[in-house]
Amino acid sequence: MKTLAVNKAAKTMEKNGKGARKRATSYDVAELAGVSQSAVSRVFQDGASASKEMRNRVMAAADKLGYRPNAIARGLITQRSNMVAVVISKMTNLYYPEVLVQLTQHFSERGVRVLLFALEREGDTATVIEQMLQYRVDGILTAAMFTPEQLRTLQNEDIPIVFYNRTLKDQLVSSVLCDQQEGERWLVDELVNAGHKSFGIVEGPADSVVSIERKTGALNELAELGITDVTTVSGDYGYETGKECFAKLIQKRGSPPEAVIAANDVMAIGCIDEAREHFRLKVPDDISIVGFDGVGQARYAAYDVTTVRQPVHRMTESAASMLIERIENPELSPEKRAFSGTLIRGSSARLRSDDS
Amino acid sequence: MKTLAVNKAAKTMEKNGKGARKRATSYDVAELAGVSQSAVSRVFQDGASASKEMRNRVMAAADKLGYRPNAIARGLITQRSNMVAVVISKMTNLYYPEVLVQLTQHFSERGVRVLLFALEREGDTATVIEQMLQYRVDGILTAAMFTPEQLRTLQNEDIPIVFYNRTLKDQLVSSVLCDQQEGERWLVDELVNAGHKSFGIVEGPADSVVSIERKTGALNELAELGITDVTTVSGDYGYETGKECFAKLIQKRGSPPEAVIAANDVMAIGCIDEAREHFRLKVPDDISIVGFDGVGQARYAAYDVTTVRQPVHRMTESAASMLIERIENPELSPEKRAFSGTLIRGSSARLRSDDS
DNA sequence: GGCAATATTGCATCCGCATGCAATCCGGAA
DNA sequence: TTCCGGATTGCATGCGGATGCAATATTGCC
Repeated sequence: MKTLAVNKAAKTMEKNGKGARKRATSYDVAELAGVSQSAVSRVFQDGASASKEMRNRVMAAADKLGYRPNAIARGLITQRSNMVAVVISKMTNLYYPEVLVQLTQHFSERGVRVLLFALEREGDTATVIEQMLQYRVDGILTAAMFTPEQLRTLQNEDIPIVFYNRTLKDQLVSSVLCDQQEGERWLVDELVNAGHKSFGIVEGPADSVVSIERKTGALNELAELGITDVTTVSGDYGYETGKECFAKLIQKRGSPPEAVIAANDVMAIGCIDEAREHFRLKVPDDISIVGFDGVGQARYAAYDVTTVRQPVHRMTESAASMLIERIENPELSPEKRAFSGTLIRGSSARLRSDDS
Repeated sequence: MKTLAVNKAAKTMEKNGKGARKRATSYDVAELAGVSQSAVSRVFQDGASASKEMRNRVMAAADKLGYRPNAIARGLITQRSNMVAVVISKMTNLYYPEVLVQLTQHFSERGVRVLLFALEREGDTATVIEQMLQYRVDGILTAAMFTPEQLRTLQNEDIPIVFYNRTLKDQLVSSVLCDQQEGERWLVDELVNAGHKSFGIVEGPADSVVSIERKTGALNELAELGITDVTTVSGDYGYETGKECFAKLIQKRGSPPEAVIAANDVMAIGCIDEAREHFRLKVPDDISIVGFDGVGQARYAAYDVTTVRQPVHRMTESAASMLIERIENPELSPEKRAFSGTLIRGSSARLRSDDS
């Protein structure tokens, strides 16, 4: 059987005469070290038993050959790819990039690789699901919505999923989210306390769950406070539409509202610019404008947007943990973790008079 | 042998009594369809020969079982993972997220999956390389620099690499880049033509090749035009350091320069804010400030940064193609593709008087 | 020093699919 | 109807590593 190993390796060698040498396999290392392939395999595993002597011999041989365990082959036999799919959609908040990098780092620290899927729009999930399934990802972290049927498919395959900033009401799924409604309530309270009575709402793309949440949050609170003068227009989260929306708002109601609630900071910035540029309005003297997210740009001195900052770091950390836990223990039941944002009082909105 | 297949499948079944059914394999499909596993394999391949009748039977069985070819197993046998590694570093331009999404989409369209690696700093490449190698990616697209030794390792393994916005002088590597130096020359020309004689340069992180390129580009052109009053400070591409750098600049030279050249738009914005806020300088009346990249924020009305826009779409498209071509044909020699940016004349810099 | 308990090591086999080769099938030409 | 060439199909095997089991080497303990 030693002979067998030798033959195997020899055959491998001759097949690649001068051209690109094949990458070394555990058999090659085993042969060079004069041990069995299993031994090599064990040396490169965590909890496996191998004597010091063995470890040294194998490692020496491995170094000499530039051997690296083949994660693909390992995945095939262990039924664990150690990869998770991360799904984001393109026309989403400018703020997701940050999320993406942090997520990747969190996963990376725990030995999990990220297979990235970027959707053109939140709806394009079909082919992506097929891909994720074919690559046998161990889990899915998504910032895009899936249809109930897709969800069922994934459940059938026992692939844990964690939703990022989205969730399903009628279904048990794991999700990490920032309490959008709460945040909007804070903003509305702030604005109402400052004495504003007429409102404009700039919502995001129709298929964005987050945008819907924010809108309803704001509308509910406004209704509760007895404010009825509310006009809504919708954009796509981008700067340009922020500007357009502001103009539409004015056109729609004839005059500027006292306050504008934008679905995100970028559109809020668009509104501010449009208000200043085309309508000669002073922010916040003539009009208050608030956003959501707490992205970097919201802090630019020219805008200093009043907003609610999402605790991105804690959220990504939590999402990664949650997914990994469910990969390691599939029995865990779904869980929703909602994080509160932080109200950032910038200078784009009038402050409430009573500073209670 | 029909019997054999039956046994195999039967064994599989019994192993998973009630618990999670195992995912269907090509054997399961073969059995249900009453054909051989090879047949199933062929039906799910592109150029393979299979009769219409066969195709139908197999597909019917596959549908019934929810079968999906296992890309991991396929990768093992074909020696092609159909995955590429994309490496980005965190503290890099805010502008990369856009790049990332576009790259992913380009790859996706061509049937290639993206394994994402996010570095804390551009230097943290060591472990990442190990990972990429273990996962047997077919190619690497990197927006971070590798050491010559790492490069050698990758070359030994015959993994094609394409560098994004970085390259090596003394070595043949494929890269896609925006001509940073050219862009800076344009900006400098613009500023000098407008009559500016004293300059401040805000460079990026020391380990950013792009930043170095931009700085040298600017310095060279300034020298060529006989401008010697140049002060340099360095930041990290972020807004905050943009502000700090501007202050440092003034402190260093006692008075504001007539023009500031920032290594990217975000820092340019920081400079503008600091100039306005703390030094009561009017932009561009008292001072001209230019950036680089042409990110979204540069177009915000409050800044309207004069800058050079990188043709991101063409660059990502080109990078993806270049890598895929080299995966399909490893003999292709390295190639550098340099794209020209587009000068965007915003209002953050004085215009040249002669409008030639 | 002798023996049981424990730690190492090797063997054989499997993970799920692709593919060269041989066997079989089919249609058309003679 | 018979024969031939191309199209289909099945068989056997391999990709690179993990792992249960059995054989062997070590160790500790009395």
